[in-house]
Amino acid sequence: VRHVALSTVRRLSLYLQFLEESERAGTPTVSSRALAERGGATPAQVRKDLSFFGSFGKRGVGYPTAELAARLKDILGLSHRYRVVLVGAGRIGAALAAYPGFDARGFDLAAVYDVDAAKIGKRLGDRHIVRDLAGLETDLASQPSQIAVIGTPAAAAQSVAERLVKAGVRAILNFAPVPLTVPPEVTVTNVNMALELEALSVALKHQRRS
Amino acid sequence: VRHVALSTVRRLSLYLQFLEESERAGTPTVSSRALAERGGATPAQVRKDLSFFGSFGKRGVGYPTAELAARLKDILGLSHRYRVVLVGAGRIGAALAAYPGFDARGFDLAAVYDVDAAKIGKRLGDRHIVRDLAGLETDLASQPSQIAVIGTPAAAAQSVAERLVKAGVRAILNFAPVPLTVPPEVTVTNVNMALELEALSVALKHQRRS
DNA sequence: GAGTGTGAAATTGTTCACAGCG
DNA sequence: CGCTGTGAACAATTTCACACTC
Repeated sequence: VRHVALSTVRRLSLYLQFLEESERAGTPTVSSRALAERGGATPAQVRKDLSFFGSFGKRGVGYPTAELAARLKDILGLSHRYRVVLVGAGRIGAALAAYPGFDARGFDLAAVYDVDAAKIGKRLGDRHIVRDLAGLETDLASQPSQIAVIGTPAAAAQSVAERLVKAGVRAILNFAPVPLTVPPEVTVTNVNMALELEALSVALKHQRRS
Repeated sequence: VRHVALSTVRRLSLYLQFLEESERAGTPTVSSRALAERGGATPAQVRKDLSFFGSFGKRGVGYPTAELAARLKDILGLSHRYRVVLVGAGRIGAALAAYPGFDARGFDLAAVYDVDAAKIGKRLGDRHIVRDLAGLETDLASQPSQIAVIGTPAAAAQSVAERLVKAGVRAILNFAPVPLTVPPEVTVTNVNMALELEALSVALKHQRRS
C-alpha cells in the first residue's frame, strides 16, 4: 500500500459518501455497480480501487456497508479529526465557515483570520469570531494546525502561505487564484473558479462541433 | 485537433493567466520554461501541450506573448462571452456573485435565482437582484444561457439540474455535494469541498509515513 | 447466478532526447 | 547557441475478461 493516485482518492471519497448514506438507510451490503454509479466510475474500476487495499467483498453478494465505510475512512485518513485554520473572512471565507460538511467530515475549523479591522472581532457564521491575522503565529504555536484554507485576495496569498508553513501547517487548500510556491513537503490543493469555468467553455466548444 | 484532455485544459488556463500578465508587463516573448513554472508543469510538457494545436513558437526565442494568448483564448473557447445563470443565493452564491474573475474571463452572470421568499427581490453582490426560481424557465426561454452554476443545498440540486437542462443549459458547474444525473450531452463539473479536504487528509497521512 | 478479485491488454498521459530552426 | 517541435520510450490508469467464491 504505497502511493494512491489522486483520481483514486477522489473516487474513494465518493464511495464513502454513498456508503454512509447506505449505512443510514440500513442497507447491509453494497455492490460495485451501486458504488460505481455514485462515484462516476465503472464497476470494474470500483473493484480495482478497493482491491488495492485488500479484499473485503463477498463474492456473489457485495461489500459489507459498515465495514467498508470504516476501512475507507481509515484509508482516507479520516479516523481522527483535523484542526483547520481559515485565513480570509471575505465571501469565500463566509461560505466556508458555514459549510456543514466541514465539521461532519472530521475537520474542526479552529480559527478564522483577517487583516481588515472592520471584520476583526465580528462574528463569521455561527461559531466563529474573526481574529487579527497578526496573532496567527502565536495562536498556532499554542494550538498547532496541520491544515489551512487560504481565502484571501490573490495579492496576499503567497505571503500568508509562507507564514502558515513557517508556523507548521503541512497542507493548504488554496482558493486564491494564484499558484503558491511552498516547500515540497507541504501539500497544496488549488480550487480555482476560473479554471472550472474555462473547462466548461472548452466542453461547450466541443459540443458545438458534434 | 480532436479531444483535449482535462488536465491539459487546466494547464492551458494557467498558461493563459501567465501570458496575460506578461502581456500587461510588456514582455514580448515567453519561453516554455517560464510557462512551465506557472502552470505546474515541465518545459517539455508545455511544448507538448502547445504543439498539439500547432507551432507558434520561435526557436531560440520563445512564444510571442500576445499571439499565443489570443490563440489560447480561442482554444479555450473564450473568444466570445458566455451568459451564466446562478441558482442558489446562499453563501456560495454570494461568493460567486462577488467573484471578479467571472466577468474578467468572459462570463456574464445573467441572473441569480432562489426559492427563499426572504431572499427574492434582495440584492446579491453589486449588480444582482435575486429572482424567484419559479421564473427560471420563462427567463431562459427569452434569454437562453448555456452555462449554469448550482449552489443550492444538496437536496434541491438534482431537480434544479433537470429544470436547467430542460431549459437548454448545456454545461453545469455544481457546488452541491451530490453527483448529478444528466443526459450525456450535458457537461457537469463538480466542485466539492469535502473531496478536496479529504485529498489533503490523505496527503497528510502519507507525509507522516515518510 | 450474482458479484468479487486480478492478471493482462489497451489506452492515456508524461518524460526524454535530440533534430532543426532562428 | 538557445529554445522549439516531436517521435519514441516510459509510466500511469482504465478497461477487459474470466477464474473463483458465496
